[in-house]
Amino acid sequence: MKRENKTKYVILGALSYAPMSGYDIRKWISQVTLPFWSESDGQIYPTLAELVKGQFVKREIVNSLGKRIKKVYQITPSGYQLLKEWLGVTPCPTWVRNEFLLKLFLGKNLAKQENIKHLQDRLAEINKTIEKYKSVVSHIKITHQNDKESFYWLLSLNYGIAHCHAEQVWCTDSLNSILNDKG
Amino acid sequence: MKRENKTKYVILGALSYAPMSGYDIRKWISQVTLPFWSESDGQIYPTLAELVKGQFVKREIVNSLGKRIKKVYQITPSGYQLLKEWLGVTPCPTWVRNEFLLKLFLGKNLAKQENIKHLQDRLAEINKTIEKYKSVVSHIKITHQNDKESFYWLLSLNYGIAHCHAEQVWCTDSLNSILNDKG
DNA sequence: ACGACCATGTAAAACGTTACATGATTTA
DNA sequence: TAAATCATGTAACGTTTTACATGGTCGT
Repeated sequence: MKRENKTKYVILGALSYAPMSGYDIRKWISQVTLPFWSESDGQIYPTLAELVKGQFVKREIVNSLGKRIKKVYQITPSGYQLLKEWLGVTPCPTWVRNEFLLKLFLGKNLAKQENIKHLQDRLAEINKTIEKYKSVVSHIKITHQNDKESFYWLLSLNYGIAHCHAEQVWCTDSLNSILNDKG
Repeated sequence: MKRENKTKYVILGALSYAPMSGYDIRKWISQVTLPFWSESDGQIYPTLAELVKGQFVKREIVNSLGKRIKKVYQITPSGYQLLKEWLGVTPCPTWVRNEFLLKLFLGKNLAKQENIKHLQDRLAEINKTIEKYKSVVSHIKITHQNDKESFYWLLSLNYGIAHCHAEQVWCTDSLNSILNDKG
């Protein structure tokens, strides 16, 4: 399978909700797609330029007030078609690099206390993440009442929450089993 | 935070269990660290060469029979120390690129039937993955009875299984909620 | 004799991150 | 008036993948 840069699809995805500036798209990706995706900043503007060249998005220069330049991008029909085609294709396998789990896997090389600390840190982080997801859910439920967009957003957030809950339980169980382990 | 290539630690981790050839390490990484890590093949041999240069591993040439060259690597005390130091450091945040979730998130752009298909495919894949993990667990329990190494391996596998179960439930719930959704 | 797997490696190209450069506008 | 945020972008560097090159050994 050939590799393919997905940045353009993420950008088109963002623009399928609303016209945005490059800056908006950067923010959108880092905030909204947080539990399952990321793009590096340095790739947004070059990819936008490519998309403009291919006429998948069109650019409008907005001078809101004063000298500040702002470029707002809008998805075109052919951009929308490109997005839809990609969305229909069976997704590539998920890519994970979980350093925490790698370290725990290699735990026999480490003192018990240090493994426990990693697990406790992780548990604390998970708790924070769950709170964050839940607050996003509340926010969406208030601002988007039963519309089609928010339906799929909430599904994705539920995914994140479900995984966090599972990890919470697993962390607790693992801590107990390490503590009960003689050694 | 500076980026750092983790390949050397994964290799040292592999060698902390047993001396291995480059080929063995490749296999080990792709099979054993499957639910939480991956390295690309093209990085193993160059990294091994560096590790030899830094005296973190030592190389022995084994000519088992005939002309076949085989190089077996063994971790040295300083390699072991390097590994332990890294293991003790708080892990970097997990890196995920879940194309499936990204596509579902953007689901309002797609026909209901296509979103359903993605979810069903995913469910089928998850079921297979669970079976695989479970068979690895049984295998470990037979070949490593209560030793310290297998303890942490089993913890990691439990993590994978717990996440899969959570995803199974979430997939089923999501399918139902799409089907019940008028639209 | 064929395919699967063992075994070592390299090179090119694509990808991704970080840091930097520049400056405007808003908010405390 | 300082800090945060809006806003656009590039360059350098490091990482990762893919494809390739080469050949041995084992099972059927």
